[in-house]
Amino acid sequence: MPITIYDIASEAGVSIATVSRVFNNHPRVSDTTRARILELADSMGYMPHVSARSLAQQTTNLISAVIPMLSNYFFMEVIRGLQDRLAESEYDLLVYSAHGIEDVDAQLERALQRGRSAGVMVFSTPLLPEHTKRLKQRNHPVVLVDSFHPEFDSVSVDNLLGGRVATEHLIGLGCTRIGLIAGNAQSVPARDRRTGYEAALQRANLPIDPRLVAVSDDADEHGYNEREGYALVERLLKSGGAMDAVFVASDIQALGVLRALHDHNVRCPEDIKVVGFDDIKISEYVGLSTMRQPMYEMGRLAVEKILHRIGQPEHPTSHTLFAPKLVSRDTSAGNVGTASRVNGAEAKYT
Amino acid sequence: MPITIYDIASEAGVSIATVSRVFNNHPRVSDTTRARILELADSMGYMPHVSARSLAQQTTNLISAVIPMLSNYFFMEVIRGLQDRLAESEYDLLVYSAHGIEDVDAQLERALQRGRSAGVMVFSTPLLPEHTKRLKQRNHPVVLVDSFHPEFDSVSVDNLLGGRVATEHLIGLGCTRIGLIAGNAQSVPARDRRTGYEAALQRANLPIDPRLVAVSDDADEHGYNEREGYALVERLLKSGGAMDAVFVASDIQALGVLRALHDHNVRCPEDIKVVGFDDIKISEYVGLSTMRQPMYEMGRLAVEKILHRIGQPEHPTSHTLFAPKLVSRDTSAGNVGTASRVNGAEAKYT
DNA sequence: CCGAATGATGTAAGCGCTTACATAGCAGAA
DNA sequence: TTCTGCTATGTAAGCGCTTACATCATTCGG
Repeated sequence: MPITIYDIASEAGVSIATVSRVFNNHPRVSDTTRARILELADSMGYMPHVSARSLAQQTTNLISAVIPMLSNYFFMEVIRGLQDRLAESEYDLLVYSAHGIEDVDAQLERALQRGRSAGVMVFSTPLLPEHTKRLKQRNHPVVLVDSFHPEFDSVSVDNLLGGRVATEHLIGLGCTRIGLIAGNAQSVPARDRRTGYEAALQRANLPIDPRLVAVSDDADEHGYNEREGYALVERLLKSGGAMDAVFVASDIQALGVLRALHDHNVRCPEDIKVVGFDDIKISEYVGLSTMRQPMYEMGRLAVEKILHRIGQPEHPTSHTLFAPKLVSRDTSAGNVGTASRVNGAEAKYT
Repeated sequence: MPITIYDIASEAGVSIATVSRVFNNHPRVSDTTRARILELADSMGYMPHVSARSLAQQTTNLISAVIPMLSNYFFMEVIRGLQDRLAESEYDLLVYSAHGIEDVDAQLERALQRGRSAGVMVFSTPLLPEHTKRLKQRNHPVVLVDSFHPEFDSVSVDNLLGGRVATEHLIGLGCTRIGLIAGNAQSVPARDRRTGYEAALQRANLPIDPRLVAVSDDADEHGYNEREGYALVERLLKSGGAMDAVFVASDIQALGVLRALHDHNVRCPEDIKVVGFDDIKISEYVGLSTMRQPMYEMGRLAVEKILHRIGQPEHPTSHTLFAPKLVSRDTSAGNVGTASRVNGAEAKYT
């Protein structure tokens, strides 16, 4: 029923090879023939069949993104970057969203079906040795985003630095009893942020008080959700003794923290200052100080790298580490009223 | 290099047909043979080639989603629904994100490449007659989300009702000079919401004052962005005379509105009440009253419908219209202090 | 004990393309 | 004119599967 290359060929009085050449921009086709075939194809409504083409040339123009917790705000921005860069290429995007880390396995398996995608971008997931092996032996192009492995291209953020800068910011404001609300201990970024936090305290000769540290044991979303932020800060408030600031390893948790502080009648910059991590869009609206990750750029770069890898499978691997940037807003304001929130808005809207 | 069905067949001493039957769960294979082949395939690392399979059986297990303005918070929730339902099926998701309405055309074209996807879900895009024709003649399964066309399955929200309920809510609070900030006039949902607004005013015998109505002419994102909200409410404040409330056709614009009010020293529920539309996640955090759309459910249902359509191409089309639900928060509080924001938080976290 | 089911497997023809190789046609060199 | 070397096109062999049909071996009723 649907039109094939044969229909076009016989209608045009040429062989299918010629038709195929036209659609592959092969130079050895006369201009007149090319024009005639193109016109015919158009009027007959011909479209090449993607599977047939993929099979014959042993390629595919699909790229997979394997993403845990897709609905996370962090990924929204990253995906925007992905899409924008992808739109400039010939590739289409396949999205595999996993429910938590275990499910990544199954999704990765789907993404790796033979002939499925030309490359896979894996997000925020530490590669198990078994994954590594499988990816290596299939020799499938891979880029890691927000995670690291020496054998694969990667783009991520310097979480250790971020944790340090955030904490130093609080120290600089005169805080001495700084709490930490961290993501799941399984998560490498979460661990790095914690390490940065501890490093900052040590440099400043401040003690690391375990009563001021709360680590999420929620495996889902790495513990990055409002609920965890709410619960963990409550724990710190109860057990932690006096606390004058808290560094929260993700903005989404920080939102829960802010809410909890409010519910417990703790004033935010005055009694306890808060710095988050990510700079998701909502943060600007609630005046949350945070460490900004260049999410959009990370998305674009991930595509850039995977395309490069597809083109040059044997090229040496490359790792890009972005430095997160402190964005100081209301929740870490030195004095009430000096917050930069309104300024941010002015800058944005004028 | 990669293992094919032939390798398995010769290793197992059977024909490729038998191997193929095993992988297609064909009943006419003896248990012993099946077991042997499965084991062999596993140890040799065989995976069927998706393109070859697609080509041979003339099917594909991909479903496309064509989405304008993907990074919109509204779609995040919808996509979660999509993914969750899709995960229960055999299908993988292809995401085509368009930049504005014109680009939808190009993305739709990609999604419709022959053999590409088994079905297409088109989001928030009015179908042009030309699209309709193309979709019809290709006889490609389609479901419309957040838009309507009699000839295609659809799932959407009753925007007219929503606009009416939101406005009536404000009227019920005693407001009489209620402004409207609408999305782009090209957008059908935006128009419907406006119609609902006008209907409510008429029912209440309130005049429809054109100076209180601001329609976005930003084509991008249907005008649904903070910037537009900010600019449009400023316009109303200047030209509109006294205004005691405003119904904003999307939460994202409403955020801009709130910011503008703040910048202009207009107090929010006291001087001007605000009701948005969507109930994106951020709304709860800023205490924005709004009309909630069941985004997650819409996503799930969209998949449900497309799967159904793929299975039963000739089935009569079905249209589902969800009723949006008023969520009353701070920005439309009758008296300061009675806001439901904290209550919402309690309910959520306890 | 025979013919007909029935079940397990094999044979081979596609699915719609791409592409290496072959060929025909023609211009220019000799 | 004949030969050489292009260019434009055709031929046909895959790409890795699926599946209708054929084949062969059993099994079973009578």
